Amino acid sequence: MNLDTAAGQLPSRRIADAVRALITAGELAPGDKLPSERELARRFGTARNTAREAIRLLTEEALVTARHGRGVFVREKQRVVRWGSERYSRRTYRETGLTPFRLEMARQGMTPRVEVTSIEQVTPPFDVAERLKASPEEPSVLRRCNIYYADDEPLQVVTTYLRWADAEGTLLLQAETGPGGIYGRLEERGHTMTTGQDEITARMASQTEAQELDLPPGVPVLDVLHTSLDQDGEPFEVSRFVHRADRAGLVYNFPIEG
Amino acid sequence: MNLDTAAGQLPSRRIADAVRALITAGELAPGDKLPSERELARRFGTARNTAREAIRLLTEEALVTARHGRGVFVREKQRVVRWGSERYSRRTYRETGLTPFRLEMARQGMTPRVEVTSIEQVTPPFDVAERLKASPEEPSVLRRCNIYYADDEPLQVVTTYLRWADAEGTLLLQAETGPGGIYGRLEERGHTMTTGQDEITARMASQTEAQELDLPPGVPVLDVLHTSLDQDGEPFEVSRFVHRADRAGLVYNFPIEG
DNA sequence: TAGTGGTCTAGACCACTGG
DNA sequence: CAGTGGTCTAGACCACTAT
Repeated sequence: MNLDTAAGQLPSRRIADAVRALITAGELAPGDKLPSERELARRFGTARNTAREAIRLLTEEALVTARHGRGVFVREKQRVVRWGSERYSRRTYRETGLTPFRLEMARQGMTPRVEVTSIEQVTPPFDVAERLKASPEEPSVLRRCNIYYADDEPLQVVTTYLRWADAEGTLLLQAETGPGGIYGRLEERGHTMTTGQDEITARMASQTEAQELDLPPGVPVLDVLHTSLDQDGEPFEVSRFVHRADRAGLVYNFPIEG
Repeated sequence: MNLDTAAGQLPSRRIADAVRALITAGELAPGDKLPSERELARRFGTARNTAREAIRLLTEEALVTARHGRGVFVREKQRVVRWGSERYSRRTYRETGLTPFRLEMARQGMTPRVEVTSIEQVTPPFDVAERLKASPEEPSVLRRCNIYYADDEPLQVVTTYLRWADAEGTLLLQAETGPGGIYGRLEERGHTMTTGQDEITARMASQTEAQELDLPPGVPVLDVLHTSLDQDGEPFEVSRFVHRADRAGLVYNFPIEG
């Protein structure tokens, strides 16, 4: 391995540039182990902290990932799961008997698992209350928290909010919501999903989210705030999907208004 | 200012926790200056590097931002510009005479500016070639690179790809593309945008992008790969929008397939 | 047990900003 | 000019992983 092609000005940049060049040239392949921090420092004639700063720069670029006690490794390319408006499709369920998440997992040859982490009556956060037309000052909604796993690795954290009036005394208070899932029960209460709105942002994960998603440093999350409207144009369900951005993509198809 | 409520185990975490608590409690408001690294180190009885590590943790959480020679400041909440499928609407242009970008800027009371950084005949990258049905092995497309500014701050970097056959000998090779812009010229070549597809991911910015967008550390980008299909369902334009995620959001409305 | 990354110390010099 | 963040040195001890 040749590390002598370093450019840059600062020692830490020079080291980062050299290692990055090896990665982009393919001499260090995904999964390969980098020289240790102490070894890099020796080769470049710097203090260990300087080599460490170089590794930090590469980590921030999501090129490498450190494993305590083992070493620093070139990141593996992750399979990306693509989500879009069709994830709300009822037809999908009727035709396959699979929920959209399980269907996507089946497509990708991955094993799905859903963990229900809490089901509670709560006071909704302001943005949710606004969209759901619920009171932000009293426990007016049911909140269901889930974590979705693919091959036992967490992919997304989903928080669903329903008006308490719709949820009270139904299977929506249970982990197992019955055939057709949440939307099945909501149809029984007179809400058929007719249109949806997704509001999308990206950001770095909160501490809690980073923990729940087992997120490596330098990976942002895609935050999708979904609102379901029924046949009367009334909002009846709001969900927040927080995806690992390195394993999730979103796809929307739409007609162009003339 | 009271910094004694620190919890945590590690000194760097304790400092970060204390400062974060002040920010979330509102005692340090957006725009406020934090104590200097040396001052934090003195108060907590640590080395300066340890206080610096605490600041790094907060920077990674996008809570604070450092300005060389001035200090570390609590991040200002940024106004968020929301984009969605309506940004491609021709009706918008007919009714207001404004392109979608200028219209959104007018709504927000901001001053728009568009910089054309290059217009070249190039060999398209693989993902673009695939979507545009163009050859990835010869200079089969025109590439137009733009940077969009709001109040002279860069908001998004946009790269548009058109088939060379559609662009050759037209105003599309010029910076000023004439009335109705790019889509106006493409209509004259027989392509009316009928449906669109947006493929969305989030990631940390490349070095070039971070520079072009003047992006503070810890802010990811929203990457939108847009494909325009004409009246025959043929793709005729592909654009990549790279947005600062702290100042951009996306909104999609869609009917639910029964 | 040896080697790795994670954190810390106590200095140092530089580049940038403001008065 | 003094004060700030940006970078670096040359050590140290700890926690984790593999053998």
